[in-house]
Amino acid sequence: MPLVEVNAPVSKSQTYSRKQKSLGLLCTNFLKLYNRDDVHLIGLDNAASLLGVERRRIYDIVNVLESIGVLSRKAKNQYSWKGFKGIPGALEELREEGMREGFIAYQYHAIRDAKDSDDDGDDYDDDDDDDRGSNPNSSSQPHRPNPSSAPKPLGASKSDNRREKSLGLLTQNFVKLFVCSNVELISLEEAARILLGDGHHASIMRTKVRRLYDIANVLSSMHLIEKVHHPETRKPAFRWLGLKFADVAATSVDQNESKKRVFGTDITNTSYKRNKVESVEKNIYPKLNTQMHVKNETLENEVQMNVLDLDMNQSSKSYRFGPFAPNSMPKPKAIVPQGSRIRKVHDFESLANMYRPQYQNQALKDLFDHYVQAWKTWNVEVSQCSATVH
DNA sequence: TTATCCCGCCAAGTC
DNA sequence: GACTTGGCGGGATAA
Repeated sequence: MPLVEVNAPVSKSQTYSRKQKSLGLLCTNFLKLYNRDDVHLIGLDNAASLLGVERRRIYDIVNVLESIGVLSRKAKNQYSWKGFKGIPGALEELREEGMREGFIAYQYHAIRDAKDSDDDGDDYDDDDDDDRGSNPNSSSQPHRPNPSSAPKPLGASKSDNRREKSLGLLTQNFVKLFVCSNVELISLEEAARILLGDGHHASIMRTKVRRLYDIANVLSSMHLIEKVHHPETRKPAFRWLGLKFADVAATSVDQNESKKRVFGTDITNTSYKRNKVESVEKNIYPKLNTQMHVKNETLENEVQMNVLDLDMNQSSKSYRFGPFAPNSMPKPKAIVPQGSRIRKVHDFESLANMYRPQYQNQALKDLFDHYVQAWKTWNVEVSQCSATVH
């Protein structure tokens, strides 16, 4: 059951928009939130609530990020942040691993074979697929890389099977396709075919491509890859950018959202259910929506700083919210001059009062008050802690 | 029509 | 047993 039930009917003009909820944008905002020198630990619950999404979506992000060295799992619900500096090492490892596994030798054959092959994918049933996918030696593709990076222990079974299908491992194998070769462009369909091998049931392929879309969204938002169209076929494909633009992507805020959608970098992530509920944000903050996108970043940044940054020295990479605001956060409006970190708890209260929404739903009123109270408490604690430190 | 991918069910894994 | 993790595919939206 969702935390917030919005019972207000959705007007026809306020239809569900998938543009506002992409995984790529969620990743962008995740990075904006945590890509800071003073962030060391990340709690999944905290991330989900700050970003206004279900925890399930956070798993998608962290699995991909973990697989390329941006963070690593510490404990239940806890990840340690390594940042973009973790990527080069991870890529190098993947490259070496890919070399050992014969990705280079494989990819030329695979791509050529994939082009030559017809599309009948009904040679195997689903169960066969699973086993085949876990063991390259049993595949009809002699050079197909082992989907499991680690050597498979004897007696490997269900858990290994699950691991082999994990988003993280798929990410690593997808990346290997680029870093272990000089392949220029690759479509997701090709990638799926290479990683799975030919002769799979269409539904298996479709599922794999879906996951690759998820991965591509995240990698695109980090500017590790970019979506292009194949010059000949005009089919969508992906080009490897590597770390050329990744750092920029991590710190920049796109203030000029393109009207045309850019793969993996869409707008927001805040509504709960398609068709049923318009963005909760819009319901809660009907008048603020259009004006707070950029202006509010600074103050939201400040609010975040109270929590994330006990060091009063301004960080050069200070966190800034993206063009969306989490459901769980009040959305102040005033602009604070850069460098000003003075206003804290008392300001928060006045802002909360200023922007207290006119809910139709009593539950939402209560929820808003609950969050305001929680934030106040949190800020008081952080302020006290900060005072103690200094 | 095809490409894209959100969403949440539910099974496996962990505590 | 409760909670966490995450594979999976239906089906809706975007191009």
